[in-house]
Amino acid sequence: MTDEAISSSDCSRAEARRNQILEAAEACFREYGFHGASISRISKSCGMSAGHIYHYFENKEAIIAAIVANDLDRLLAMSAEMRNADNVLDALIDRVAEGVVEQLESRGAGLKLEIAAEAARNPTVAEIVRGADRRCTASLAETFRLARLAAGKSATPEEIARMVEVIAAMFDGLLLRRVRQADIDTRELIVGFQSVIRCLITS
Amino acid sequence: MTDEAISSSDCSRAEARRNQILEAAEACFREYGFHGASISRISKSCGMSAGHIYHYFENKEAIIAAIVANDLDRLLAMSAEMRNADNVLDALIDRVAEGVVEQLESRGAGLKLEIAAEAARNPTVAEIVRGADRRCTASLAETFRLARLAAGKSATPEEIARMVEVIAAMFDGLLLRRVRQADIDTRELIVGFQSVIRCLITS
DNA sequence: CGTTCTAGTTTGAGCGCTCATTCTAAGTTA
DNA sequence: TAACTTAGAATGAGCGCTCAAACTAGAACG
Repeated sequence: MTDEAISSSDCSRAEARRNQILEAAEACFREYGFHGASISRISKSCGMSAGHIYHYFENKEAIIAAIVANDLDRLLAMSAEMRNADNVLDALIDRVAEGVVEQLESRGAGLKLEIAAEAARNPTVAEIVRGADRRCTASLAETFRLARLAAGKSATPEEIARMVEVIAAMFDGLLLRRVRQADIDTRELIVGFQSVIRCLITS
Repeated sequence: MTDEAISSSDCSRAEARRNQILEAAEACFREYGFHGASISRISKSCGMSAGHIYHYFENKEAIIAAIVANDLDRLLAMSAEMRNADNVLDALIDRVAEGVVEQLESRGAGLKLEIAAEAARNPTVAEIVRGADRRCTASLAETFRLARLAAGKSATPEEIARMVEVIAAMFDGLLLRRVRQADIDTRELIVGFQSVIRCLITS
């Protein structure tokens, strides 16, 4: 219930400090998990005292929530730009490669997994995650609808929803594959993903 | 370095106690996460004193390792039986439904996610997880090889490996979909999964 | 039969430590 | 001076884990 508006005089400085904390916290959470990363560890990592962090965040959960929200905003931004393309199907197939690489890239992937695990038991985090997913899948659905129409196929809401769910599962699954299989052949995986998507849209 | 052989007289009693601890720990880990679940909480949950747990497990990590190994053994058992069927392709498509339901079922799913997140930063857990995955995907690969041959298609190791990775990603992804989307239409998802698998095998 | 001995089982207090969080007080800036 | 910023010690709670003592039940003995 502490107000978020920290300062009247110098807002940018406070904003910078907040980001500094978030960046350090993100690194710690990735390395130790949400519960394994302590405030003192975070404070050391961002070069300020433990108590000082509480000037910018009400508690540890607020830091977690901020990071989750940040991370999902990035995801949303990426998914949003996909719709604005000339040839939707080609653009879609092209973006698959980027998408696969992005999901397998270690920096973000570990954190996303951590967030999901936390969401499975923390209602606050679950709500944030679900909100982002709703917007993300809606965007994906519209892209698929356009792709189906461009391919001269039917595009009932049921068909689209089904496709979205399958594709979403595939991409989300990459986060786990990264952990479960040490040496993934990214290029082969991209080929596989592309053929599945092509098959879904043109059949 | 404490020896695992606890008793000479009554081994089954010790085994029962171990399982009692594991069951309680599993529930706690699911609810609070590996780091959020304390020994004292686990001890309360299985109705014995905190200290007593250390007669059966060297430390908390050993409990985690045991649960991870248990859980993955169950997974392996399920995947192993899939190969022994008359019509491989039909059997495969049929099992998809079971597989999807199994992955979405809440009891096991939360724990698997927790395990994956832990594996992302705990090398001991990662090694267990990867070992299980290797055996699991090998089994899946053989099933796919037979299915492709039955369908009169080529089955080069590369093709098979690619299919396995895509399918594995899809199923692993369900663990995340469960969290990210509150109300999944399981039946629609099964239809979608089946059509993708059919498409992969017969093209 | 009852008693003592013995060895495994179980307890719970408590160790040293770290946790999230609060608070005081000093430093900085304007 | 007055307001803001920062540090870091202090707090009480809870952590993983240890250990000495209490309990239990069956074997050995008289």
